[in-house]
Amino acid sequence: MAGKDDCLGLSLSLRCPENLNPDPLPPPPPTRLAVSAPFPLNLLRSPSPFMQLQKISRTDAFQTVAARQAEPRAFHVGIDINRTTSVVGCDEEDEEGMVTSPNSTVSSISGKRSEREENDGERAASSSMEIEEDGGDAASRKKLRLSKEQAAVLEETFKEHSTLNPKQKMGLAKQLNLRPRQVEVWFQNRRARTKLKQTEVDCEYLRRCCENLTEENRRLQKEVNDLRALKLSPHFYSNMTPPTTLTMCPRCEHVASAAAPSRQPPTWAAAESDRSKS
DNA sequence: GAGGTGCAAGCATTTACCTCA
DNA sequence: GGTGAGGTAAATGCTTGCACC
Repeated sequence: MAGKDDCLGLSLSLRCPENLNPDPLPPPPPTRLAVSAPFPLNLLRSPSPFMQLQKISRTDAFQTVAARQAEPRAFHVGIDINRTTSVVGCDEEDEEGMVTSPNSTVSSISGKRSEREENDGERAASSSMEIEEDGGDAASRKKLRLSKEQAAVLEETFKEHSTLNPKQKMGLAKQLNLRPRQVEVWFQNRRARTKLKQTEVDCEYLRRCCENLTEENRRLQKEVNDLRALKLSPHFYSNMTPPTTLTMCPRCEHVASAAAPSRQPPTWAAAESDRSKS
């Protein structure tokens, strides 16, 4: 794209008229996510409201009973969801090998899918425990809300890197007493939220750019009209030097200027006439 | 080297559940 | 207590990149 412009020797700069605007539009915070835009936007990741969560040291996480009591949402069904999953098994061998549910119809399309199915198996086991404690409702998938501490740690990790390699995922899952799949899903959803937020910011930025350009266009149109009106007025040429005439050599396309058409011919024209004479 | 295949990872979209006003 | 809106964990399907044959 840019290369084409370079070839033509053109430099079209589509500037947002921030400098024209008394209230300049701050460039959007840059992002690491690829958001296609018609011109380069400054796209660094915006500080997210999710990142304003209270910072809790990792060693302190999960340790205070008070913190657990302060966050009853994580235990909405009267069961510590994390403990439930940990009972099911979050051991390193189990995580990738996982428990295969007798209920899961394993028609593995891909490894990823098979992992999911295995996780489903684990989930089935997990929910079966809930069934035991809840006393029924087998088919419903329980929504497992992460605790504040877990979310905070995940958030901190996300700040460092928005994607995880398998080792990091395992480590984090172990640290947070979650299944690796949960960590994976959380990061996926978190990336989606970031992207959505950034898209909103970009949209707003482009909208204001459009407004500014419209205003600028209106201003320039007005200027053109004013100049036209001025040109038509009888006094326009009275104090004016004659317009410069540009003449181009048809052969070499050299452009020469002359103050007035009736004066000295351009140098290339003289050369041409010399050549024709000889 | 080109093409087919399997796998892993990520993304977009949707669903289901939970919380809160 | 019922209800709708909003938030979010999780499911599903698709795409892409890579390794291997």
